[in-house]
Amino acid sequence: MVTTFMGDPYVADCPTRRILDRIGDRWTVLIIGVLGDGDARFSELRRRVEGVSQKMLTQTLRGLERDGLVRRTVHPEVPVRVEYALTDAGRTLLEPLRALQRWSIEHLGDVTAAQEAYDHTR
Amino acid sequence: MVTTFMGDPYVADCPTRRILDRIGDRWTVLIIGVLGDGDARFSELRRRVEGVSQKMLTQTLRGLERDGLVRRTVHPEVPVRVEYALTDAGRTLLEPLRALQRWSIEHLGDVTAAQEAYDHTR
DNA sequence: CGGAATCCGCGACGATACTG
DNA sequence: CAGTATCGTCGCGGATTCCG
Repeated sequence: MVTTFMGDPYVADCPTRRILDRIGDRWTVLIIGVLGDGDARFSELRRRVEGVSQKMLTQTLRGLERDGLVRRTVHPEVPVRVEYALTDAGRTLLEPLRALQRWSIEHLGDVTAAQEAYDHTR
Repeated sequence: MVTTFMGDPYVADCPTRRILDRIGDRWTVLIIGVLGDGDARFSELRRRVEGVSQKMLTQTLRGLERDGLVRRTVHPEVPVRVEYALTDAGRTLLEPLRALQRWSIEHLGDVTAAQEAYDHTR
């Protein structure tokens, strides 16, 4: 048997595509990254994830909560305090993302150089 | 120094975001996956990457070529034959993607179950 | 404080037609 | 065979306003 890579056949609904649909958006990975450093409340996330709008932060957190990767805890105080934390499942995602991060840091220079070389021949 | 996760600060142009902008689209990962099994020509890619349009296949391959991750070789025959192959840099991306794939396969069931549980409480 | 609701631009993507 | 060119759709995501 040939060990195929991204699932066989390479259909659009393979597991890898499903997860990339999840983390491939603009904010998910950054939010998981912040929560990987420790729990955080809404306004803290909004500050640390630079550039995220309130809407997209809410929307992304809802999606992660729905997927069981983030846990949302409401503390019924006045004013209300909401804490977000990675679940155990969410934490298991940190390592694959770190692998991608390592690749990025290691190869980003090469990629940028390749782009400039490519564009220069146009 | 604290080893932060997704870059410090969590800005939108950190290396991880740059690479996710690259592989987060609909087809890049699938195409790299096919090419990870061996070189392929255009029409072969089009068959094996199920659902990809001719336009998106061309566009994605151009991007990968520009990034130095895929090499395009034109064989001046009649009819013309064009072969696509991963470069050495492109091959180094296979392992991080496999890590993600493993996570997907391992956790997709949990994620789907979490989604259904979440939706059921709505 | 932590959202929800609404409006809207823009770019990704698909479908189709044509070409060297 | 391997594209290029053009058009149209669709939904992501930003900006703004309002709420408990």
